Amino acid sequence: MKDVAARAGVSLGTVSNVLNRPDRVSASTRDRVLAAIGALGFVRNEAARHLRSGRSRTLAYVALDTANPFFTDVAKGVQEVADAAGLGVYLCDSGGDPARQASYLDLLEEQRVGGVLLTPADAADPRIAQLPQRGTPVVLVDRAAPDAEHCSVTVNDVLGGELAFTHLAEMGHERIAFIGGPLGLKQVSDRLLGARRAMCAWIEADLTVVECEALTVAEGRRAGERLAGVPASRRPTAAFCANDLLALGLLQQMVQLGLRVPEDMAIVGYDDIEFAQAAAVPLTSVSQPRHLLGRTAAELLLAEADVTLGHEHRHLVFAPELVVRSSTRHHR
Amino acid sequence: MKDVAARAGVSLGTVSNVLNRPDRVSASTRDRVLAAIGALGFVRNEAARHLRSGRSRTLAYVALDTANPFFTDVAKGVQEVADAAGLGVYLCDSGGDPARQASYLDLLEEQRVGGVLLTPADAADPRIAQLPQRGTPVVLVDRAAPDAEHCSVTVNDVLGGELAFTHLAEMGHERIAFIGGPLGLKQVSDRLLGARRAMCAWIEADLTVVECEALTVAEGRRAGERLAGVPASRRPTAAFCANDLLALGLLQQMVQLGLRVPEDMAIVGYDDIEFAQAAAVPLTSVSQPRHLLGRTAAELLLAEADVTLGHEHRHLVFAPELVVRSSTRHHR
DNA sequence: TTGTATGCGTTATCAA
DNA sequence: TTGATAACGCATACAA
Repeated sequence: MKDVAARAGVSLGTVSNVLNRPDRVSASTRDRVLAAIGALGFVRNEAARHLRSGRSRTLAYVALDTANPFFTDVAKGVQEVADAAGLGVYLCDSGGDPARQASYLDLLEEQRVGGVLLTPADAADPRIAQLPQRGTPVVLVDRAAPDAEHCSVTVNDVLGGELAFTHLAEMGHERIAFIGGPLGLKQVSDRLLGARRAMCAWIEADLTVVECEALTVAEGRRAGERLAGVPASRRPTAAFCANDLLALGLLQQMVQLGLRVPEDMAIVGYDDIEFAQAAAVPLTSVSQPRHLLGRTAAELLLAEADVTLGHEHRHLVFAPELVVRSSTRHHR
Repeated sequence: MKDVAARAGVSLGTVSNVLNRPDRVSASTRDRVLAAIGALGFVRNEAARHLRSGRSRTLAYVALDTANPFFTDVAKGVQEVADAAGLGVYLCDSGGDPARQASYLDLLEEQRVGGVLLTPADAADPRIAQLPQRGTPVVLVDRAAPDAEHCSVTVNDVLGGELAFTHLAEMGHERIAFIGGPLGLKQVSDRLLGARRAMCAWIEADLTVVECEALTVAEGRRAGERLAGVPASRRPTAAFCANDLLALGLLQQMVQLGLRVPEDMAIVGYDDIEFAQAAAVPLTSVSQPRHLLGRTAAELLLAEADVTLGHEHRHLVFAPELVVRSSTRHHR
């Protein structure tokens, strides 16, 4: 800025004014300063601006796993809102590792980012409570805040389970399998709970739980083997999978064993990832408003960062939607 | 730091020494300072450190599309190297949009990041040349540097095309289709070129080009329709797709039309994304060393950032590998 | 409308 | 081994 001022024949303060309050500067000097900036290739130093102003122009989203399309879609929603507010976004990937989550949170606090969006790998990390206490607001994404210390945005998994089960029951299925696990995951148990609730309305329908060790394609295949081993007369005619990876694995196994989808086995997945519709038999799936989740989380964060005092934490819950495709059509 | 100094009964400089050169401080005062830091919950201000030291402790990777697993895998490699060097990584997503790429590059230059890794959405953006000139090193990822202004890391797509074609020819296929496009993309044309080169060694083998408008699942389906329309006696018995999305779309269409894979149509994809092996018929695919690509790019960047002067730009090319799965087994 | 001066939180140099 | 002090580049209050 000193060089710019010298070249334009003005003082340092005037250059600053051109940058921050151009209306306070006469047109002619403004043009001269702008010309000098262009000629010298001057670029503002954000570290200095931040230090002086005390405000950071960046947010961060610490995602659970960027390899999962769910989180990159959430991230896109976050970016949109941040862009509109003229803020940058750090996208960090904890990869499900508590240690990496911890080191990112430390790093971000040192950076004094304007706020942190977090889908925790370790919800018990004391940093999650400390950050807001020390002035960095935190919004939890896809994870409810048990302590009301933060805002949070989540999707109603119980409702998702209800939607999936009801759809299968309406298609005439009576022997239905729930494939998912570990049941310790709230997301999984809520989806199962929803399915069970929906079952109350369908006296003839029955639900068998096939528990898995993880929400992976490989586990989906294993579940498929187990189901295929059951005699056709007793085998479930439909499966509700706790996520799309399981559903894809199940579908793959069915195809390989020569069972038809949906004729021998209808399948509903969860998450509606891009590849759900790219499957050999396009997959019916429960879709979550990922983009909106990200947008809303970012908006809550900005709201909290704006208000110095008296912020009311909010906990927003969104509704999922069922997307029907070939993997459940044509029963009866 | 002032508060910490006061509470520990030492001067500001001593606190700084405890933080940066603990050996210069006696054990007793060091303990006192550390205790004060803990009690006060003091966290270093990175903006001030950066301003004073002139060095940023962060890198950035501006990816073309974080929804594409290819780039998130590259990003993981980058993160590893950065972590090991005690650096943070900004992961930015241009989403293929030149305007977003531009605004990220501007933002990152203002932040004075230590360096930028870039898979360009717009390789012609003048910023790409400007950044290094102004002191921010840039390494191109998955894109060669035409001007030798930057380091770059790429994968040999011609070789990948050769591998794919040779494999199909070795399996006994003589009528082979190349599915890909637009041919204006260097990645696509190189893969086709490789296939053509390999063809020279197989006199009986023939290559038909089916051009697509984009590398998407939908285009793969369309290509499948076109191929299925050809009488079986003249129809290609194998297809080499320019990426896995096309291959997945093709596979989906084949299954829906009742054609068998690989018996009626063998399929080779490209990229070996996670879902390649999750497909109904697990997909043979050309795998790129994504992780290594990211690691190497980050190492080149660190090397360039370290040396003040006399840096020699390097252009590394990696070799892809063929991963054989069910979609090409059992011919003849 | 423009210029001057001060301080943001650190690090590093020098003196004690 | 420790303390005082000057920058780092910018934004702003205030003076001109």
